[in-house]
Amino acid sequence: MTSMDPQVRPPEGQVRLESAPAQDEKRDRILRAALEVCSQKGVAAARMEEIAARAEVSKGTLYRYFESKEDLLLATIFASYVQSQRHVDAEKEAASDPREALALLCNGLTDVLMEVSAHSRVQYQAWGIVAETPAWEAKLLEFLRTFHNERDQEIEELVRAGQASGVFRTDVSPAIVADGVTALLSGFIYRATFDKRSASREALRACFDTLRSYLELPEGSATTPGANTPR
Amino acid sequence: MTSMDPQVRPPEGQVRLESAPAQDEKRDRILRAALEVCSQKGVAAARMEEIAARAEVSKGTLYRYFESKEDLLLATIFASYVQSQRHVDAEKEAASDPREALALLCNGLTDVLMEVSAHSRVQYQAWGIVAETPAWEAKLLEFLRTFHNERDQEIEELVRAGQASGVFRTDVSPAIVADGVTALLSGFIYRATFDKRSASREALRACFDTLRSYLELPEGSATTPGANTPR
Amino acid sequence: MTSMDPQVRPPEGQVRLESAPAQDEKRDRILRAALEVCSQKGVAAARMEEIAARAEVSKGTLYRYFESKEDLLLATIFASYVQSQRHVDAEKEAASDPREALALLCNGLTDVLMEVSAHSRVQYQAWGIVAETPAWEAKLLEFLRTFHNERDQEIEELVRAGQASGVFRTDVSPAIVADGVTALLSGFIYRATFDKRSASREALRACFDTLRSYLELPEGSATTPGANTPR
Amino acid sequence: MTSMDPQVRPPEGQVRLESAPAQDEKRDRILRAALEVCSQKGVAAARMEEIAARAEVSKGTLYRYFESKEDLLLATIFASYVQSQRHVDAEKEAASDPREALALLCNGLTDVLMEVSAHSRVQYQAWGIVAETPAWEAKLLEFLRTFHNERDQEIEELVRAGQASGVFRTDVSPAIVADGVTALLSGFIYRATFDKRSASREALRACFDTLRSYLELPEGSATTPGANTPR
DNA sequence: AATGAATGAGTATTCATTCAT
DNA sequence: TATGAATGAATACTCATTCAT
Repeated sequence: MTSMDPQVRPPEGQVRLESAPAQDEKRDRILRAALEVCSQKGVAAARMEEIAARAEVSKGTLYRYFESKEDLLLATIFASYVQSQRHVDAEKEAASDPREALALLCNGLTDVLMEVSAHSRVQYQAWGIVAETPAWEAKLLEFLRTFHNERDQEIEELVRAGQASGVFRTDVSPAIVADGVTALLSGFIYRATFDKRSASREALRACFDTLRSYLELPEGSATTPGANTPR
Repeated sequence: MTSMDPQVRPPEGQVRLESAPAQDEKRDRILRAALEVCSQKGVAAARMEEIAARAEVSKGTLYRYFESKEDLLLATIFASYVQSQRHVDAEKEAASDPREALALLCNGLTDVLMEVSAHSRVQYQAWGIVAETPAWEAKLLEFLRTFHNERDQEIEELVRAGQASGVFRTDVSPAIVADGVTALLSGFIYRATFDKRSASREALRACFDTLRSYLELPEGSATTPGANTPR
Repeated sequence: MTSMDPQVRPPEGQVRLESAPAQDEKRDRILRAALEVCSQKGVAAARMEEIAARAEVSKGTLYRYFESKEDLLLATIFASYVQSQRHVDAEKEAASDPREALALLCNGLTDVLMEVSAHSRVQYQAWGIVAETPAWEAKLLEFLRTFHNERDQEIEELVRAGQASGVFRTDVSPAIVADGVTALLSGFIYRATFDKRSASREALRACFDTLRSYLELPEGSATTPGANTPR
Repeated sequence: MTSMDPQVRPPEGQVRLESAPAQDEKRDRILRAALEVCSQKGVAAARMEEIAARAEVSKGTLYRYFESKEDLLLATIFASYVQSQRHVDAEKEAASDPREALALLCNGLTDVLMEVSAHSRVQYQAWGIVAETPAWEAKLLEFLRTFHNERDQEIEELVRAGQASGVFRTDVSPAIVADGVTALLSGFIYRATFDKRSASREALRACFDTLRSYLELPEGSATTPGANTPR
């Protein structure tokens, strides 16, 4: 579970004033509105006016919670990363062993692939914003490195556990395997962003097959994505 | 070898009038200028004024060669895809057998990874533009599907050949392997876009190792990326 | 009395909020500024920049009150029609009988003929704007028909009353006479637009004489335009 | 017949070079094209590009025959005045006596009223152009005064002849009557410009009736417009 | 003479941001 | 705190005019 979210929450140590929860609520409302607008119109076409309307607050209020448009947009994109990870995390944590975790990782991915694909579009557009000033670029790079490293750690753990229990027979180092798995998943998401067919159950199976063969997971493994998932 | 390039060139069969090369030359100059500006300032921050100045033509001239800013920007992004593929193609075609081709594919990728990473940024930003109108989105989707399918075909061929000659011992179907390899490469490029360390020779070796293990390429293979490449 | 003024005023029945008069005031200020600019530079040469400056508001504010330049310009022209009618109405309503009303109609016309002539120029230019889109043309045609029909009705009433009281001895139908009188006045205004001599007291007398003879008003009528008006 | 046409023809005394007729032909072609474009799109929306295309010459050629856009546009408007008078003149000259001439004047007017109305729109728009510079305004005023005075003279002659022969029993001075008739006709044309019903045969009859009653033309006069004209 | 590619001044419009209420 | 009217900097695009060919 990712705790990284520099813009989305107030500083940790801060004393909660009586009005703070209300503030948070409003802040989140704005962030949700911004994410909706960005998804639908594109980040570059997002207007403060529309975000305010969607959040049912005034334009002026936006500026009580975010310093500027870029500040709000960057926070929105960070929120997008976090949120797009939620479902995956949820499924994965339900797994009892590495093999199943892997399957569920793919499952979770696919079950929300359409949504993930919407997030991807928003996330890719981040580069369009940060390119304008080094400060924003630094902010984004910092976030992405932390966010993805955290992901990598989790997968590395998964692989290490799988190897230890003999489920994953590959002898490549967990770190390298994790990089590969991460890249593989990122790549599938990228493809699904512009090619709807790649967001299908079949594509999922191919992805899983690839991982299985890559990790030398024995053929007859019980959990196969798409087999027992409703929908 | 990619032939897809709808906006960048005039119809193939067209008789070249005396003035045609000059027109082409000017159009290309504008496109190059646009790519430079987009790389440096970001697609969203690109100004027609600056592109014109960089191309050493007037603003009005921009509109002789491109209908609108979006038209120019989309053409620029398409050109970016094509151009980012050039080096990779060049290296790969020099290969004598599938194993070497695979190595050179990685090599080629890495040798220009910094440049490729710059292209990626520009390319990801495409979503920011097309989100605004369905027509642009359709144009981009069409381009991307064609472009990537063409890439997939090439890799599928490579895998098939490798399997036929016994170099790649995996028995997974070439189509699925190709999808996996493509995803893997895309994922590495994505990572390299925000994490400079991923654009290193080490990262390259990890990528290659991953592919090698994935394709069950025997360990002692002669060509190892990073070993004999100058630089 | 003309009630037709679709763009210039808010709906009649609307409750006036505290801020409403201020809004109206600003809208009117802009309209007045636009009319000045149009009179001096011509409608086609009117610049939003200058209208804003003249109204002492920012350019952005123009767009709070009018959707576009054409919207503002059309409203300006409509306001011009209404305003150019004000003086005439005022004088005419002071009349005690049809004969005098007729004289005052001419009087009123002449007293403001210089001003009316300025209005005419602006009004004629309307065609230059509306020619560009059918929607604007329809708006103008609708306005003109309503505006002029209303004028015709008034004059028809006047003639009918004059005939009833035996002051106007012509037996031509009031509707046709009204058309004739309207045309006559329009024609004199048209002429005065490019021929300053036609905007003189002498021209007025000629116009009145024409009407008198046309309506078979007895010669020795008391009220003669130009006799008792200062200036 | 109007001889006034300062912009439309080359200086009278100029020796005709061999190529002159061809030049004239091309100049007229441009003028016709400009009139068409102005009628359809409005004077303000007329583009040199389109005029050139319609005349089937290049943009550059326009500048061999006219100094500037305004020069061409003014010439076009003057040509419009002259041309809109042609039909009226033609009919009127066929008349054998003043009464018939008057009827034919109305007839001629009505037969081309739709066309005349198109001309009116173009002509009214003239004010939009000349407002920009005093020099153009002076040019237009000069033209209009001359053109309309010439018209007035003709009508004055007509009235004088009618009075002399006893056909027109009014004893108002011919000059004043001429002013009234001119104004009346101008007014009817103005109305027909925005109100298609005014361009009907019925409207014509009303106009004629007005004139007849105004001039005290005896009721049973032979020629009545609309009675014997085909269509 | 004729062409049309190139130019660049000129302008409507948008929208982030501010601040009086 | 919240609002939204007002601001004005920023920018894509047009089109009359020129001039090399």
